[in-house]
Amino acid sequence: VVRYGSEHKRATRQRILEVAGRRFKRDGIDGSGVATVMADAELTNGAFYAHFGSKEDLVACTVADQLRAQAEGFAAQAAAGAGPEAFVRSYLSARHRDDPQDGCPSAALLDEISRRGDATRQAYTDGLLAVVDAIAARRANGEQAGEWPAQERQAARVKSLAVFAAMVGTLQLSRALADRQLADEVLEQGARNVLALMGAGQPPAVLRHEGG
Amino acid sequence: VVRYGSEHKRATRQRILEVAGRRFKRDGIDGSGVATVMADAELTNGAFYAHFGSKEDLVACTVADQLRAQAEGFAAQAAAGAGPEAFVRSYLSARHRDDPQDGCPSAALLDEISRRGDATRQAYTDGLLAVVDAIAARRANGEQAGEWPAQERQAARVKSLAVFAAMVGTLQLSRALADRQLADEVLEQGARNVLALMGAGQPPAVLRHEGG
DNA sequence: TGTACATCAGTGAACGCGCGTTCACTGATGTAC
DNA sequence: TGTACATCAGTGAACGCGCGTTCACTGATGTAC
Repeated sequence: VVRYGSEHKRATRQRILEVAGRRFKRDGIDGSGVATVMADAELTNGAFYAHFGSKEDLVACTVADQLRAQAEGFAAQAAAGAGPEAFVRSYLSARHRDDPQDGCPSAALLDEISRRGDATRQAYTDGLLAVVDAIAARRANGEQAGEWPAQERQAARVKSLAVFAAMVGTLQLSRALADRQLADEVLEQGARNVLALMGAGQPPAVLRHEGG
Repeated sequence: VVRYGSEHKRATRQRILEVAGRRFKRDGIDGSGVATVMADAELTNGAFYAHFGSKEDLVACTVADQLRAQAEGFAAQAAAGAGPEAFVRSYLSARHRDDPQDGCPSAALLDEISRRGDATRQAYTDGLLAVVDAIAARRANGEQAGEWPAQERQAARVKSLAVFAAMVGTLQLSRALADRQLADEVLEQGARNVLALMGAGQPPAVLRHEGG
């Protein structure tokens, strides 16, 4: 016996996850109340606990949902044939800097996530690995990541994570700077650094002679 | 007519700034109450407003104080003859990752700072420029940064900022990962990337042929 | 086809609590004479 | 040297408010017959 159609509650839950993602990225997790998120979803505060066990549960689910969506977005970019240059330039753009609510969850929430409990940090870890796998799939397009030897796959992930961390830090720093011109220049220089690390153009010697 | 000696109030204010810095870096700014900070400083909440106009005022002053102390620390490292390798390795160390309350204010607070008001972001911008000038002074040890032509100085600052941003992002990401071994590997790979960008060992081609 | 019913997503008031901030007061201090 | 006084850093209770969470209730829904 199913009342509202099995899709109704699931759709409402997804709507809450999406508005929570935008709120959290704009105002921070600690800066976003449950009642505010529910109002954004056009619901009242009481309905919250029909969908999530606690705010911490919402945080972990939202982090997972945000990263899943980001991984999908990156995979779609790769499928559309966008190269590393376009990827880096769109990530380290003035637009991405100025619209955190629509942007990368890592850049907006990274140091808040590191202060939260195990469930949230585990959700972040799992979600982020899917994101960097999607980034890596851009380069080795035909291959299935799952078919690699485990050790090589891990090494490739670590390299992708380190480069992604540099991008995240660059975007965050450009958001914090009060001087707009300086923030622009940091984005530009950061993009050049990241592209050098990714091996676009002339690959840096230090990456060329290392195993992979 | 001076009562407690002119140093007494100043020393108390400095004590508040230092405990606030530790609290903010450990629990976040939004996660640290005024009463908690005052208790850490062995005072009661009411005394707070004899030293700061508001919590936002404390935040801006604490950010400035933290960055001033960090710049001093980096300058001291440079004076002690530590090279870029030692600098990067100590920044991207497991110890720094595990003790945020004693570590880099940028890594602990960057995305909270970007959400705060102009006063805090301006304090961050000014303080961070002093930090990267202290890092840069490591390399050009005799020269006074103030004597450079303005344009060259700005370009050098932007390069230092972009590299520093990569370090900050790497440390933050390693803090957020629930998998300890993965976090260690990201620190290691991040250190190699940053050293490559700084031109230690073999300078990457993309940095070699650019003006400076 | 029409009616009585069971379900359950969502409502909205209420809870205890900690937040940032205010303020009347305390009491140790150095000064004035 | 001794006493009365002005200063002011710090005390601690109180404020209004928004937080996360609970709960008795509502009312639209699909089902049963």
